Amino acid sequence: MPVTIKDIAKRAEVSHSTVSRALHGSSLIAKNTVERIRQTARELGYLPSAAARSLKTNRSQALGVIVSSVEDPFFGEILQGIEEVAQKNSYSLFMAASQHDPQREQAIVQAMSEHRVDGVIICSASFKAEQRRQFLAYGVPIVVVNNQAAEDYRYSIYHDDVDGSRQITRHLLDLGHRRIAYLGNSSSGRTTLDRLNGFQQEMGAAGLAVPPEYIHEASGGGPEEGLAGLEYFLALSYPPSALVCFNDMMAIGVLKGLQQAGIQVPDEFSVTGFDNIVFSAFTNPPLTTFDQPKRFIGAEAARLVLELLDAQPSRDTLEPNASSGNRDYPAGTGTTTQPRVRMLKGRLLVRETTAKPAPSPRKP
Amino acid sequence: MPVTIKDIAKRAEVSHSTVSRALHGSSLIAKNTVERIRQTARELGYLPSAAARSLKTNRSQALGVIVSSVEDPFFGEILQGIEEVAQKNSYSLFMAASQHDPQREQAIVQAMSEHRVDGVIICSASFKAEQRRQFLAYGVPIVVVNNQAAEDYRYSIYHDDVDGSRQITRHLLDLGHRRIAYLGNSSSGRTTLDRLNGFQQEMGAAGLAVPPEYIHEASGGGPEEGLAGLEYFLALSYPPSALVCFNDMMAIGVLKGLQQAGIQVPDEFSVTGFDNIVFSAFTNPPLTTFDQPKRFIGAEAARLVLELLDAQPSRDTLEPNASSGNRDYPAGTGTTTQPRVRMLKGRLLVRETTAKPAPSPRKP
DNA sequence: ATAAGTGATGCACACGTGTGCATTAGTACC
DNA sequence: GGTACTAATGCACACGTGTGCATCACTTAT
Repeated sequence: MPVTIKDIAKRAEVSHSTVSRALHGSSLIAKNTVERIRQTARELGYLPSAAARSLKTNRSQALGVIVSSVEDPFFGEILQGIEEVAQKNSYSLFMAASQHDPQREQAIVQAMSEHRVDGVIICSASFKAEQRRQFLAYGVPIVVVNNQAAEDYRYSIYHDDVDGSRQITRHLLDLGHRRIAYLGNSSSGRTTLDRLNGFQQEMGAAGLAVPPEYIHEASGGGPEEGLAGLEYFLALSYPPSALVCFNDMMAIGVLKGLQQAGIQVPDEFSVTGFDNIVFSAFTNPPLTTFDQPKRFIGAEAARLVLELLDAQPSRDTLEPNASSGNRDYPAGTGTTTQPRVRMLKGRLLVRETTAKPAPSPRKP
Repeated sequence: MPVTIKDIAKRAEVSHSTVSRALHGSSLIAKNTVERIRQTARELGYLPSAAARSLKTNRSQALGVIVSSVEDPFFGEILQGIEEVAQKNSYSLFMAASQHDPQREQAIVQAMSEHRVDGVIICSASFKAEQRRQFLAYGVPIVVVNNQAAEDYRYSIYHDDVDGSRQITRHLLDLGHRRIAYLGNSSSGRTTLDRLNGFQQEMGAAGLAVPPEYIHEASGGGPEEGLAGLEYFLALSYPPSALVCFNDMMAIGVLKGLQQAGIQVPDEFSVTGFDNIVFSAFTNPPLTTFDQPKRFIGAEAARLVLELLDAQPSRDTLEPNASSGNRDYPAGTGTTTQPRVRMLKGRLLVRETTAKPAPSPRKP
């Protein structure tokens, strides 16, 4: 049975209120009393009960992090950033993986609501409006990261995928490529649209038309889908000379496929990834990709939630009928009402899977 | 301000105790009263407060997971297994990364203790005895995964690294290799020793002496260290024909180094990894490795903690002076006292980085 | 010497939930 | 019709912490 402030109070021969105040450094308590109490607290190995404090203060000192899959190394790095900031501000993290399963999502939202997390960071692309509302009903601030429906949320951090994709495409154009294709991941919603968008914008700016068969959306974002996607493109009667992949994982699958097909990279075929996951530097050859500042994105997301918490004085000052309107927060919270969206830019990382196109394509 | 059982009580015109019992399905309450109360609870969108319940029951319905680095894809997969089991049993997860930093470790232990997690799973190889004692003082069950000092803990799940390493080595021996070296990661403690051990056992069983310079321990487990390690071995006057790497990440670095050096894999040089992380199937060539059932390991760890929780009736039945002796749990907890160590076996995964040695080595 | 202040501490209640015990109403038995 | 029992519900306290208010001792000014 853990030590409580009452135990300390008994030992130090004061009331438990005095102990509570002393441990918080209240100026009401005499200096030496404070020191004496702190000393006995140390001796007894006292650790406050988060539950009790949370009950009283309506603050759990915990954030929820919802991710679609823990296995994905991409989320791992974002998590790292979140974790760092949270830990520095002495917040703990509740972590859960939705696995794209609505039922799990529901369970997660419920569990986190019961634990009264002070805020939530959602890194899952497919997060339903339904669950979101449940959080909002509790007045829990939500920050989304790279969400497909970022504009539905008031607070979000995301990466400028359009810009990144444009840079990637421009790089290929600069090398001299003209027949460039895009391999997407339809299950990632908005993200793939942004990247496709950037691709098309840049192709358009270069005065090049993209034939519809040069745009292919796979149903997932793993190496397998990359491999399958490559096969699709190679089977075309007029295959591309360069392929812009939705992400690094798919690009890795593509590289594997090219190797199996005996096609030299980058001399005969150029490939680009996106995200710059750790392994992209160690593919063979090393992958040209776009470096998303993942850790920074995570950190920024965490900072934003914490900022919202500071602004929002306490949960119980909100009026109970918060379900009015479609706004994320009930009116009356004052200055914090304006939405905040932060868009971060990454940088192009030219490695060795891109080069000028082969001098003699099969067709002129 | 969230809905409480008192709100429900008022609406349903009963006392809050009745509500509490009804929601728990107590047989004391009349069937139709239960239904009526459940209905109003649903209407009001009631969610119990984990804090309040935790305060009363001494159960937080949360587990702590301490990992050394979130970025490491290896831990990602273990986490997945843990998460699955936890979610299925409606436990939430507190997650934190120690980053091999003792100070952070201390902060994590404290935070988790304050939140009164019901149990802890430690996936960090380097976890100090100091912090462990703090958990034990609170009677928090600990399960360690692949820890360097597994025998210090009563409950642990680990993978049979010795066996795995033997299988890997035997595979190389069967292919005809004689000059086989081992590249370790000294910062992983026990794990690298086990793997080295298996390597040496199998070499010994084959009647082969391993020259001391064929054993090299790097100071980390990433691709960079792999690359550096390879350089060390290649600089030897009598380099090996095959290299057993501590893990896949290092092997990937080694592959890169070999490619840079223009050495053909597997024709001129064989390489093996360990762990079977997702990317090992997509290296060029695909990596021969040892498949650790990571997800299963995580799941087993979670199951073990939960089992311990079932056995351990409640925290407050323990006598307060739990600091007697060096045992993990004070005597008197009855049947749960015997330690539980579960060792899981993986399987060899032969891919394409291993082949019979080149017919004409530089020296006969 | 009394009033007015100030500094330090304790009392008592609250947060939301769970539970032993008392209370009430209804039923069956003699 | 009184007793003994069961079924259903309420009362009141507890968990550990935080805090407004009252209390007390002691100093200072009048």
